[in-house]
Order: sequence, then C-alpha cells, then structure tokens
Amino acid sequence: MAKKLISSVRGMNDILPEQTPVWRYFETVIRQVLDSYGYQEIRLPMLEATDLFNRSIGEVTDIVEKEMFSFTDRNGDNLTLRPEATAGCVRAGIQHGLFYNQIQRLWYIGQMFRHERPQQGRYRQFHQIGAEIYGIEGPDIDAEIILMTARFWRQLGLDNLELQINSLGSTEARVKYTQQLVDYFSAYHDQLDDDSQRRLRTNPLRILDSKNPQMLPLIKTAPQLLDCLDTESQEHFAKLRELLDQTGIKYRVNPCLVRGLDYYNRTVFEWVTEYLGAQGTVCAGGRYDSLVEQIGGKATPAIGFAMGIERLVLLLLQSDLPMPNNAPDAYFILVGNEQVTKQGMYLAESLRDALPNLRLVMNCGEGSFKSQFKRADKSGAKLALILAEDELANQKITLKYLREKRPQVILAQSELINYLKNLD
RNA sequence: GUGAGCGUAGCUCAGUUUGGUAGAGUCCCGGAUUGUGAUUCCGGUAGUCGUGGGUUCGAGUCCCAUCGUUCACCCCA
Repeated sequence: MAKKLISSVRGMNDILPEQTPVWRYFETVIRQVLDSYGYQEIRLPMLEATDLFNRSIGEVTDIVEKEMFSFTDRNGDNLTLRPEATAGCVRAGIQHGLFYNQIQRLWYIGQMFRHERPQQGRYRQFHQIGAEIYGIEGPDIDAEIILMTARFWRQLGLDNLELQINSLGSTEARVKYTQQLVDYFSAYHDQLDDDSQRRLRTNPLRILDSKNPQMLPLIKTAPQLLDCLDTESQEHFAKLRELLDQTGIKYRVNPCLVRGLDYYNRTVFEWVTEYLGAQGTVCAGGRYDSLVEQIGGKATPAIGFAMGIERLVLLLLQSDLPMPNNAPDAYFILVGNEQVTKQGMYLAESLRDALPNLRLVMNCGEGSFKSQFKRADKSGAKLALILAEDELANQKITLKYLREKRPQVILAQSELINYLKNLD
C-alpha cells in the first residue's frame, strides 16, 4: 500500500519555483558587480579530503570538531562535504600553480554543508558566494573587496547593513594576545559563564563576542586586541581606514570582532543586520596570509570573504524592494480540433525563432476557453494569444490584454511577429 | 549538543478548556455565462487529526514514547 514518504534531509531545503526568481535576481546582480571588478569565476568540488579542512579551519573549531559531514568512501578515503570554500580554493590554486608570482582575483558560488541545528538563516546545506584574492599584500586590496561588497548592497537596494571592521594582527601578535586574554579571564574564572569557561580552552577570542550581558563588564576591562598589534599590522589597518574614509563608506571599528576560523590574520570585517534574528552576519571575511603556505604552497598573501545567500534572500524578501517574477509575456490559448494545435505549435515556434527573448507559454493539456483563460491569468502573462477554429479558418489570431484595459486585437497571423516585436 | 513552542485538507488555520459522526477560508474542478480570465453567486473533490503505544464503551481532544518543524542558546555566512 502507501509507502512511507521520504522527505528531504534535515536542514537541506528545496528552493521552490516561487523562490527561484529572487535567487536568480540576487545572483545576477552579484555576478555583474564581480565582473565589473574583473574577478574570475572558479568552480570547485563540493567534496574534498577531510585533512584539507583539518589543516586549514583549525582542529579545535566547532566546524571541524562536530559540524562536518565526513565519511569514508569505497576506497577507504576520508572525505568531507565542504563546510566552506576557502580551503578548496587554496588547494586548487596550489595544485594548478595559480599562485606562482601571480595576482588572482577569484570568486565562486555553491552549497556548503555544516551539521548544525537548523534555525532561521542557518541550514545544514546552505549557499555562499565568495571571493578570494591572492598575491596582494597591501591594504588597497582589503579596501577594494570591502568597497565591492558595499556595492553589492547598493546594487540590490539593501540599506540596512552595518559594516564592522577589526584587525587581528600578525599570527604571532595574535598568539601573544590570546595568551594575555587567557591570563586575564583565568583570574576571573569563577565569574565566567559555562560557555565562556569552555571558550577559554577552545577559542578564547570568542569570549569577547559573548551575548551574555553579565559578561559585559568583564569583557570591557579585558586587554584590547588593537593595543597589542604589531607595528606592521597597525600601519596596515591605519591605511585601510584611510582608504575607506576617503571613499566615504561608513564603518564601525569593533575591537571584539573575531573570526570563527583559525586561519585569519590582520583585517577582518563583517556586514551585520538586525533584521534576521540570531544569525545577523550576512557577509564576512578577512586576510589569511599564512594559509597557502600552511596547506603546502609557496607563501602567498591572501584575503577573501563569503556571503550567505539564504540570509541575503531573506533580507530581500523582508524589504519593500520590488522583486522580479518569471511571468511569461504571453500565454497561447488553443481551442478546437487537432488542426488548431498544429497551427498553434507552428506559430509559437516561428515566434520563438524571430523573438528569442519572448517568454511564451503554450496551453498544453487542452481545456475549455474558461479554464485556459484561468491558466493564462494565473501564469501572470500580460497577453493572451487566442487561436480557435474561427481564427484558424481566417488565418487570424486574437490578442487580449490581461493586465490592462485595452480592446482585443485581431491580427492576420502573418502580422503577429511584427506586432509583438513592437511591444514594450 | 541544550531549551522552549508548534504538528488537523495542497496552503492558512479553528476545534483540545468540559472525550461523543472531521470544520472554515483558500486552492483546484464544474456550473450560472455552450468564444474570454481576474470580481460575484451556486455545487463538488480533498484529511488513518505527524507516527506508535496506553487509558476509555468511545480519543483530534487525556497519558507515555518517538519523529518532524520553528525559534533561541551554541556556532557561523
């Protein structure tokens, strides 16, 4: 009898036709901006050797410890569905020699996988668009990608995002600072909440990010990362700020801004919104100057960012911005004998030959005039093309405007292409 | 991984207090209108009430378990 229904895997969502127009719109806008900055697309596998992530993201991060979809394949190889794309991008660059005395501006799009408990804006399969730039040491490229992300939001019409920036300093300075922080918080160990006590062992910088208001006083008087920066990082950060100031872009220096992944150094930044509940970070990135070498390549400065498409689509849907739809331009109504269907198909194909951008839906599956008109209306088409036995006999076609008050038009079939060509 | 809320028609939900034949709107189909949608009116299709146990003469309703889902913690894009 009825079989048990198989549903999608927890946290892995179908994106239904109702939503895909917004996704396509979003992706189109982002691609245009990336193109305008001369970035090149790279397409990367979703599956990588597990070791790649162990070596790059950081052994003690939550992602590696408990959020990866890992398995052993038939050969006994340990593989992982990528939780992020930076590691794979670095791997690909090394493997194909892309970093050899070259500057690369790359971008990618695709799904990522993390085994987290799903909630608003957080899913086990989610989509990111990101960019990775290799071979540029100076703060000019830091400014470029921040300005480019700002342009994304302008092009999309989103104006409710806040830019936060910070510098983590050199890897050495960061290690030194982390030790200072551990010393400081250890002195107040009993006042720390359970989460922060755990972070003290796993990721001390994260304590600064705590949402628990009771932690605030302790965090306020903690040593500041920006005070512990090495001289070069201080200069780098100062120059970045000058570049940003000059372009008039608004930002907030957030000394508590850290990254979840271990490989970051110097510049880090985040675009944040208050409108998505707990998952307010919509785009984030930073420098990772030591990662290429760490994975086995020649030392190469690098910076990148990633944005969560689900979160940005949610923001777009929440906004008052007009969203595109994929409504056809015309719906072809066919009523009558087989000759009508044959002539209708022929006409439709010749329309598509002459007008490749015309979006024309044929009525298939027959139906009465009434039901075909209902389908035409529901499709959102501006225009109904009507071919029935009368029109067939006289080599005519009837046009009816479905969205505006205009009289019906009866044309010779031979005039149809020209008539439609001159529509808006 | 922890906590709380919610699972009743394709969709949005009422019904649970006080156990007694399964409801509404919407969608879809048909008709009023035999060549015209969107509005209006009439009719129709549609549910093992998440699943499995238990209590009871009788469970959508009470009890237990389990699964799913949403939000928050955590984590992060």
